[in-house]
Amino acid sequence: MQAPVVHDEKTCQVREILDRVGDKWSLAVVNELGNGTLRFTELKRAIGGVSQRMLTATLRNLERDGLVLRTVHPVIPPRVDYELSDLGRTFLQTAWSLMNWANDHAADIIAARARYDT
Amino acid sequence: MQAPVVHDEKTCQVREILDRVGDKWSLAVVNELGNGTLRFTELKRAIGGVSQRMLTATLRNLERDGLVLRTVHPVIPPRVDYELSDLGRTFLQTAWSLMNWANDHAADIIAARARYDT
DNA sequence: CCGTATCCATTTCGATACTG
DNA sequence: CAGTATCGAAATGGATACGG
Repeated sequence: MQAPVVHDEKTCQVREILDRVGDKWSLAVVNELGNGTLRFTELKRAIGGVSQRMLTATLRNLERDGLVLRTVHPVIPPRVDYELSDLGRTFLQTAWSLMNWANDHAADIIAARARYDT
Repeated sequence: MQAPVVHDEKTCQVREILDRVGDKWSLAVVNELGNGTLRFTELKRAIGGVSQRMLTATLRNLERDGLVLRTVHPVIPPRVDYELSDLGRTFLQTAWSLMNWANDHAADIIAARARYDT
């Protein structure tokens, strides 16, 4: 007799991954790094509206998940480069199609909300 | 002279949309409804691991955003059907490619995390 | 059956101050 | 420059109870 499996293990993993890499700032970071290597401050400015705290946390997670490579140059002042890993680049196409979808249908969605709120 | 625009309006909208439709339960719902119409309880069972509260909230948001159609049948006991709208179906391909990516690279990511945590 | 309402613990996140 | 540390407000989400 087996203890009941409440929900599929793999499915749960996939959901957790989607929640991480699919979040607002992760997508923004991957998008920016899709154009090439950037430093912390360049990323922050390029994305816009992200706090230092959130950008740091997002980059740490992406690095931990193997999507982003972090290179520290031992100079003063410090210089840290961020770039997509091979794994990160496999995500680019998907990320872009997601962002394109949102961009293409933003007006529809805003309109749908206005209708619903009436 | 113009007040400085902190961050692009449209970009911000797109991010907000991505955060909504790209979240864990929204993707799960869209995925399930991709196979056809389902009732509330069927959805809940099909997804697994989602609380009634979260499923309700997720469905409301998707309905409000115009991705999901909700049909109430005035019978006792109540019967409510959920299905994708045309807009919702335009999202299916993207959602699936996202889920496939996560599924295909889950092992890589888990491995990367294990390496990082050492 | 399909919700809503309430409570409560946990998490999230911006702001701020500080460091090598 | 590129962070870390800390604080407090706000949002999130599970559990539970209740209603049409």
